[in-house]
Amino acid sequence: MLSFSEENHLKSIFHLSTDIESEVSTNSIADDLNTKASSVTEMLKKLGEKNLIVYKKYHGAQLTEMGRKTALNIIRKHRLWEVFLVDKLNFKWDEVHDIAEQLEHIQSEKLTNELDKFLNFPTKDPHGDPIPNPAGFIKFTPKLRLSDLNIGETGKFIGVKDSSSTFLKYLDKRKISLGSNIKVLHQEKFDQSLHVGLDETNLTISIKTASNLYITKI
Amino acid sequence: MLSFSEENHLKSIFHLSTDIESEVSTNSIADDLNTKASSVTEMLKKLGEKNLIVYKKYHGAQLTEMGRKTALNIIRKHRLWEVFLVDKLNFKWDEVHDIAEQLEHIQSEKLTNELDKFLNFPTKDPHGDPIPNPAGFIKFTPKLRLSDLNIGETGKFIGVKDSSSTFLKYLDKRKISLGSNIKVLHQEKFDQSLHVGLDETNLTISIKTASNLYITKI
DNA sequence: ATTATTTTTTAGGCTTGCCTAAAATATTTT
DNA sequence: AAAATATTTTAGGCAAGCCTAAAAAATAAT
Repeated sequence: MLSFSEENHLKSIFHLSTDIESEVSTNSIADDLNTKASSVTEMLKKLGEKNLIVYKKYHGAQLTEMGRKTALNIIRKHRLWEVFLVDKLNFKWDEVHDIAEQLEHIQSEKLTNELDKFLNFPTKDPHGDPIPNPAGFIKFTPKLRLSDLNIGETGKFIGVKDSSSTFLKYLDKRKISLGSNIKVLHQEKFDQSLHVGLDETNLTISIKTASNLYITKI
Repeated sequence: MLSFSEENHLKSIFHLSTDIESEVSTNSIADDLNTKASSVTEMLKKLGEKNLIVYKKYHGAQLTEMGRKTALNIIRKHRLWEVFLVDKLNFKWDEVHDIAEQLEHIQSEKLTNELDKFLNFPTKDPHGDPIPNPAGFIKFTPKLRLSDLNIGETGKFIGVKDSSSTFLKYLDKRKISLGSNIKVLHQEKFDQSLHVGLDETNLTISIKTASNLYITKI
């Protein structure tokens, strides 16, 4: 059984891995978890001994198959709880992260699987992120952003890159919600901001906003 | 914000207090929490400094109003989660305790209250124990046991004293479930065992079993 | 009312997970 | 390729929460 801290380190390494081969640096983990590099080093040693990561001094960490499965199980729980909070308990998508950070550490396979069933086997969390299955399989969709579209193209909004509560609340205010179709009408030369069509209305969004919206071409 | 251990000690003191005045001994807490007396002493000092208990060396602990409210909030969460597990996720009443021990520490007032609403404001947990309201008010029912009844009297089964999984499974096997009416037909002189009527059938139960069944006279 | 027993506290130690500061290694710059 | 910079590790410390063993206090027995 792993401690909360061990679980959090594994999760962090998973999130910071761009691909299965990539080595995650000590500092990046420390940043992500708001701790110091020296604390991370200690933990990497321990996770290495437990065969959850491959740790080579001065060269960062890499999840083993077992570490990856463990991380994905925690992420599975995190995302299922988020769905629960939004679908069943009237939470908004910007309110669920911190509570799910706590709930993801609850240990009970039966609980996780019953929750999954109760929620009708959801495939995405409220931010559009995929939910791993019990075996630790996760379906990634290619990460195209709204800012990658050319003028005239339309994208379906399927996820956020930045899932901070601030950004999510801003999207609510602009009525940009998951599933919306967004057409790029024009790009401003001056600041690269985009004029887009959303439902019946037009609006202007900054390039920064656009690059935080994941879409699929339509 | 309290640690899990602090919360567990408060809960233990609450459960071990027979009345509001009673002082709970160091050893009884240690037994209850499967720790050692010396560990409890340390914790009592700390909880005393935080004004959650009144702690007098060599004379045990007593919850303050604030400590009592805190304990009841944890118990509220524990019992609400138990209801959730049984009512929504198909758990049996003997399977929920350990998971609720984990869930009771999740910090989010909104979560607790939304869960309460989602469950339709239950007043009892799956073992018949009352659920405190958000203000920390709890409704106790007088603790009469089946073994307190005289021959010929009938009681409605409303709760268990021993809520171990072993005992709960045994009750399932004998088809003794919350809400059943049980009539005491005869008591065996030899071993005090009771012959009782339950629904259409008669059965024999030991005095030990009978003394672990809470009832109300009917 | 002493003595014996039980209970509780104190003293000192251990592990986990964090920290800072200094040393070691890796990377980048010139 | 040496020097400068950045990153990572090591060394040593600290708090929380547990432990054992010894000392102190309370309770029970004679």
